[in-house]
Amino acid sequence: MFAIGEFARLAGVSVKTLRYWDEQGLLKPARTDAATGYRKYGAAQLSRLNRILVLKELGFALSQIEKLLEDGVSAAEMQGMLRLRRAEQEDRLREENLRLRAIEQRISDISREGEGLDVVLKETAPGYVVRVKDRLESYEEIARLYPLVYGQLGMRAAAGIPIAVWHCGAEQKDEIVGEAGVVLEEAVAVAAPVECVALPVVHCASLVHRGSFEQFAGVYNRFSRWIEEAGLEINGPCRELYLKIGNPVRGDDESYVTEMQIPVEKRA
Amino acid sequence: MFAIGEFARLAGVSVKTLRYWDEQGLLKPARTDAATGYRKYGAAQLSRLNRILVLKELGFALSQIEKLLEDGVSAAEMQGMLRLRRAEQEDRLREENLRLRAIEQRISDISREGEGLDVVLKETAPGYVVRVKDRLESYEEIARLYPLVYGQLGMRAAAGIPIAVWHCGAEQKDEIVGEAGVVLEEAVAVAAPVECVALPVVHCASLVHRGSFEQFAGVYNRFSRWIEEAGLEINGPCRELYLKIGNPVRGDDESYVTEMQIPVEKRA
DNA sequence: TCTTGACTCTCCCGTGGGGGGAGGGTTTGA
DNA sequence: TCAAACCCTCCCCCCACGGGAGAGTCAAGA
Repeated sequence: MFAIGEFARLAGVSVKTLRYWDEQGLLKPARTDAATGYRKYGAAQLSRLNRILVLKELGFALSQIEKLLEDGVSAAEMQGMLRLRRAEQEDRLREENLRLRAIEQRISDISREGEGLDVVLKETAPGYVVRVKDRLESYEEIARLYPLVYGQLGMRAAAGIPIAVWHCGAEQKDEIVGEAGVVLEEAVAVAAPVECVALPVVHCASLVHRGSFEQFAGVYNRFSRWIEEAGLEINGPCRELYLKIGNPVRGDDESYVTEMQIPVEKRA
Repeated sequence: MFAIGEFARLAGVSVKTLRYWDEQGLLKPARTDAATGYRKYGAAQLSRLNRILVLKELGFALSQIEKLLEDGVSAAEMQGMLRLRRAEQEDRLREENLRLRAIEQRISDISREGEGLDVVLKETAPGYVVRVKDRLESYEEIARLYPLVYGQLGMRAAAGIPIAVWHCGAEQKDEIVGEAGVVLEEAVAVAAPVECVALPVVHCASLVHRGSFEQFAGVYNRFSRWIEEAGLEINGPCRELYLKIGNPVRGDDESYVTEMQIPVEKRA
């Protein structure tokens, strides 16, 4: 019979841990003195303790270990749990690997550019867009389309966020097709050429840019390089959400806030 | 200005998270209504939020992120933090990899043997051993040595754990050199041929065996195979701690409990 | 037999990053 | 004017213990 401290030293675990395992019913002492509460462990319990340690190192939670230690768990069932655990562990390993590569990407990004690009991967929020779509000669020409949208929406436009969607990917090489619109939470009825459609929810890379439109070309440049380096691939039209629009007359360019969303998927 | 719910949807985080970050001082709303407590977020805060998300994905804790977001953190300092973080991440990755391999080892162990071997890696507990060392013709012959130890220790032997140490590794191929002893917490004075020396603390693989000595050969077989497969290498004399000794007359072999310790290191 | 110091007990709080829910106030559109 | 949708704070929960307070217990030496 060993006192808790002896047993802990023998096994290489802390006294606190043994008390916790007792409380959780994972490893009860061989005897507990009813009067003093002192725990006494028997040598034979060391094998159970060691099995617990092994299962912990394999990454099982204490509650799972408790089940695995129950009598009546066959070798086949144990195998099943282990295979499940292996799949989880493989996922974790992949994640940790991605994380490491993300860290390295950011280190090299800072080395090159002086600071990192805050690109976040996420799903776009669901919603409806009231928009006009047209072929354009230049990007600036999109300004021509917004009055049509605002003309039909009137007051209701205030509740939405202005958006531009650019179809300038691989499909349309030489021409610029743009949509000017406003994102709303619910659909509304509008007349041609304005349409109201559900904005597809897509997995995208998102970047928030603060500053005027003149810097967009440079930002897109870095952004697409970032996507390339992250092992991703553009798979849809880019969106620009104009979250805040400054007053150009006063020249407070810094008060422009635009979220750029580029739909992406993992490169095959 | 966005209400908390809107802002959360926009950013793809939960309302709870935004409130928590506010409480932690990580991301304060642009305005908080003093009367109602309602939080209002500005579009410009989305870039800070995204930076937080990026740093979180890189594995930084919120407290570290708070420091990294302070003004006055230069690109060089950020680089330093990232390199530190990379080192941590590499360690984690190694650990997760080891864990995965341990899971796979156990799966194959069960497939082959019907059940896994509960081998635990640990440091041996510190202590002193009162022992006699000698060359033996057979393993059983060690029984001859114990009376010398017990003769000198007398009553004090009851406080210790009987141990055998086997020098049968690569150094001594053809001969068996064994030590019979008792492990005590403190040194005592003894006369030759009995000695009292500190038991070196070593990193070892430990296995608790329940059953009589006749099964030892088989257990050692599996044990050393396990060590081999785990990518380890034996680098010292093996120890056997007799934690509980059954009554051979009654034949209750199952009440023998022996801990086998094999000093190991990573194979180069 | 007494003391002393090592050991042990239970109970409570803290960790990190929020999630879940109760109970109550606020806003907004119809 | 009323209901639905939002928002607030406050409190408990997760996991696997660690730290410490305050009190009781045990074994060896004087």
